[in-house]
Parts: sequence; structure tokens; C-alpha cells
Amino acid sequence: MRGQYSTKQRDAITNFLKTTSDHVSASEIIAHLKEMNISVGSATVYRTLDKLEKDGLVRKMTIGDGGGACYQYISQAECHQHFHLKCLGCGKLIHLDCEFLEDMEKHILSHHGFTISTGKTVIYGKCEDCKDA
Amino acid sequence: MRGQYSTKQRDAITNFLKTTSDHVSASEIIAHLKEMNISVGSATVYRTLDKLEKDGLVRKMTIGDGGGACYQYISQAECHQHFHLKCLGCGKLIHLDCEFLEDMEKHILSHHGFTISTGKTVIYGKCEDCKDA
DNA sequence: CTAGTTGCAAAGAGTTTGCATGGCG
DNA sequence: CGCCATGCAAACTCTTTGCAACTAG
Repeated sequence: MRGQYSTKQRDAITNFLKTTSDHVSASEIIAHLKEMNISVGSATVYRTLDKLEKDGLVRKMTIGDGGGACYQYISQAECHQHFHLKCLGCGKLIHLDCEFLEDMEKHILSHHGFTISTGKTVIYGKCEDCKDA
Repeated sequence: MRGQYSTKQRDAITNFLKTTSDHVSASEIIAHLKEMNISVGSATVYRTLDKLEKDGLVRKMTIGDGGGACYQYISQAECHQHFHLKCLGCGKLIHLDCEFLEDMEKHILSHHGFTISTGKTVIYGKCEDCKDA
């Protein structure tokens, strides 16, 4: 299918994403690899993430403002609906699994002809703790 | 209240945002001002936008990946629910006014304790024309 | 051996900051 | 006049690209 080798760096990156199963930024990956004493240039990280995204193994999303993109491994287990709520107050990222959102997706598809990409969408707002701020 | 002068540049920026009433990027603003023969440094644009955002007059949101932030004037008229759909295919930005989304907001607030910031949220996906791509 | 990979360094885009000048009130 | 705003350039962050060296299969 697609020629690609398995290298120390690539394995380390995918492994980190797999085990973290949360959103990590490119710089977090680089920092992590440095801690593991795996030398890796940032270019490699970006190229690898690019490839992984094209292969549909990770999801790339822009969370927040200038902080850069975040990446998340796509596990089979979470192929159901899964939105993200990002609190503008404390910065917390909330994973939201809710049947209601499936209805929303259906509604937007049937009424507005728009197919939502659940994984890429980040809903901004204030969480319970920050709503008064 | 807050000391701030009215200058040619600031007026031009707010005016452009008001009349456009759509999302504009910082570079679009700079380009526009250049066309109007108003000399303005990019630093001024960013500082002005910062201030306008803090004053609650414009809304800042990150649309897409690396393209930079977009700004939108907040008019009184559009205080109703208004979400944005961004097509990952053609890049089109769709303004969505829909009662269904009010229900969604209510649901997320009552069931998940999260107050959605409608203006900041961008829903990603594929529009009708791009859904097969 | 060959094609995919890596690292470094340089190049970019977008945004922020320091500092001296200029302008509103 | 005082304070705020502006411009320019330098600094910064995140990301991409060119290129030569390297390595998995």
C-alpha cells in the first residue's frame, strides 16, 4: 500500500499519542521525546504527525488561540460521537459524549446539508467553575 | 471610564469591521487600510483589535489551522444564537441561525453545566458541495 | 541498492513587544 | 502638557521546506 518504514522516532511518537490518548501539542511531544532521551528534530515530529493525520490515525485540531495545534490518537473505542468543550476561563478541555449531540449532527445534516466533523470541532464556553468569571 | 482617543487608524479599523460585519483576518484589515491609503502598522492593528476585544466590541476566533485569527464586529442585531460552520473542503464559512442550536445550548448548560460561547465556537465539517471529497 | 526518514538550519506566517515619535483632548 | 496611540523593527512561536546524510527493507 504505502511504503513507510518503522523507525525509532516514528514509533516513539505514535506510542506517546496512543498511551496519552489525550490531546497533545507538538511541543509536548518534542518535550516528551527529549525526556525519553530520544533525539528528534521538530521537523520530524511535524512530518510524522502530518503523515499520521493523512493516514487517519491521529486527529489534528486547533485548540485555543495561538497555542498551536493539538493532536489526538484515534482509537477504535471512541468512534462514537465525541465533542470537545474548551473552557475559556480555566482552559480545561472537556470530552463530551452525549446522545443529544447525535441528534444535533443529524439535524444539521438534514436541515443544513452540512456534515459535522466531530473530531475537529471544539465548542468554546465557560465551565461550571468559571461561568461567573 | 477608559481613556482612549479617537484616531484615524482606530476609526478606520472599527469602521471596516462594522461595515463588513463578517469575519476578517488581521491581514485583510491591513490590506484594506492600505487600499484606503491609510498608513498603519500591523502592530497597531493587533493592538487595536486586542483592545476592541477586551472592550467586548469585536469577537476573536481562530478559524482553521494556521491561517491566523479572525475578527468580527459584534452588532446588537445578532445577539441571537449564531453558530459558524467551517467547511474543511472549500474553506467556506457558513453562518447558521437555527432554533435547534438554542436547544443544544440549553441542553449542554443544564446537563453538562457548560455555558457555550456561541461566538467563539466554530463547527468543522463538510458542506454539501464538498461532502464527497 | 532504493525509497522513505531524519536533522539541521533557514525560511515563513502570524503575532507581540520595546522604544522613540506623534497626536488627541 | 500628559497620556495614549502609532510605526518601525526586532523578537518570538509555531510550522514548513531544502538539502545532504542516513537507514530500513
